Amino acid sequence: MTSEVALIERWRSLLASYNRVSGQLDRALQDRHALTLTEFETLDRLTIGDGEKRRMQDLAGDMHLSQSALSRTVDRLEKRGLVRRAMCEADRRGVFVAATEEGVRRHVEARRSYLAVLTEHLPPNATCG
Amino acid sequence: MTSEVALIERWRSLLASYNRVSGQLDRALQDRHALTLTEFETLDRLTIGDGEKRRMQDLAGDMHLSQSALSRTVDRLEKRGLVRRAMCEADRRGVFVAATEEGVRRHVEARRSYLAVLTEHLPPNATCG
DNA sequence: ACGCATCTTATGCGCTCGCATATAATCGGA
DNA sequence: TCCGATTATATGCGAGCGCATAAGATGCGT
Repeated sequence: MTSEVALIERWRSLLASYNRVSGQLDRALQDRHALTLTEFETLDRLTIGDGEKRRMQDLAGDMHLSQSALSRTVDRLEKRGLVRRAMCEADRRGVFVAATEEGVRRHVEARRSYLAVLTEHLPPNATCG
Repeated sequence: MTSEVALIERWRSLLASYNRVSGQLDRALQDRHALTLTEFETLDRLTIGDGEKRRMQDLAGDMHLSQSALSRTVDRLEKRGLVRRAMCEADRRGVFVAATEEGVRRHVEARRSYLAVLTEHLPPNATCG
């Protein structure tokens, strides 16, 4: 089947794009800012609004990450003082997470590298829905 | 910048496609065939021609996998009898890898699931170079 | 022939991940 | 009010990954 071959080629192409871009992002963020891509993305979610705190559950929703992995990512960020956990008084099962000032600073810096890598390595025709 | 937003959206879109498809592939292959996506892809490389043996280095080349990860993937496949390592006589640093008959059988079965998942979950407009 | 740089694969190590489960809080029905 | 089902987060555990390095083989210059 020609369609099968084409299907596989599209998948391989998607894989190649993903690996190239995520690899470059990971390396750049790690080398220049000591941040994992996952850590950066988490920080990114916490600085969209201004200092908006969000619940873990809420965060996990739009990140491609398991609940446990997110919990540990927040652990790591918290240990380095980039993020702060706070009780959620309305529902004491929940936990709020917010970026600290240092966290916001680090995010702003890292975002420059992030955008630079995307500009350089994200193929212009990558319209994948 | 509008272009920055568009850039990030394309990246997010690529990420979403990758995660959806690779997740579905992984689950299907694992549940129905007890194979990791990486293991399937390795097996796939070894059954393109007919029973063609290939060198580790050669394999690593077109897979998005570190040399050590490939070595261990071959370990796992070999332990289950799906793959066989053989000395490379011409250059005794090298190692040949070839799929066994059982490996070929398992690959043929798994490939059906693989194609089914791609057909169902790979977005038709995913032309990522 | 010898020694040293190079090349190929294997292995030690630490990291992040997901799954399963534990812990804690909430909610709803009897 | 009390108890079981449900929800939110944390944690034990094992798996796969990449980096650095070890171990083995080659090959070139002298």
